[in-house]
Amino acid sequence: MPPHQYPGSGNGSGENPLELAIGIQVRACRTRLGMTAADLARASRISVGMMSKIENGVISASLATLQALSRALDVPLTTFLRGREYEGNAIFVPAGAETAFEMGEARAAQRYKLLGYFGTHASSPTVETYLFTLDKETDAFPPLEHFGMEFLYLLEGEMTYRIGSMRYLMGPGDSLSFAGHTPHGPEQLIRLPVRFLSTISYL
DNA sequence: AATCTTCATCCATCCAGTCC
DNA sequence: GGACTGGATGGATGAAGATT
Repeated sequence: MPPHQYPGSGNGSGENPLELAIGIQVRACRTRLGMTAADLARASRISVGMMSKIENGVISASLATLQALSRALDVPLTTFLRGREYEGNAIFVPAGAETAFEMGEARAAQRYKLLGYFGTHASSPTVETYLFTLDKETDAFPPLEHFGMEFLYLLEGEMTYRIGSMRYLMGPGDSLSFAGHTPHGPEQLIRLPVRFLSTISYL
């Protein structure tokens, strides 16, 4: 298959494009870790034959099976779906080309960048993803509120994050999912710089 | 309306065959 | 010989129709 051509798209087969896409992602993750199909099958507690069919898009693996694979590969379940959606309507943001925002005088040093969005109009996206970089202790900001749901993933640093009356001590790799209408925000920046991804869904 | 039966479909395993 | 593929097969599940 030529580079940049998505598996299952335009290959003439027209069969199980989503299953093929998932299979390609599973295989890519597996080979990246230097595992054989048998290794991954063993780790996921499925048969080697099943592994073969999943990787070749022959079957639609159940969610339980995909979850087992994601755990064995130590990747989020959504990794297997990456790149399949919105093939003809993708938004590519090269490194350094993000849209930077300043959040007002009181938060002058605290910056966040819009990495991408999806929706029928840029003015009313259904999903937005931001990269926050907080490099001063004073960058912690008052709680925010908004519609929809938010997912937060801490990349670097350490902080306490407040959601309503709850406080969460977060380190790299920790994540939070919560309703946007609950007042939330970084409360104390413990180890700088703090960098985290924030995805907001307005659905 | 609730229960039972039948049938189709899906997901998974087994295992023989193929490929490198 | 190890890795992988794909056909055959079985168990689980759900939909649809029949019966009470």
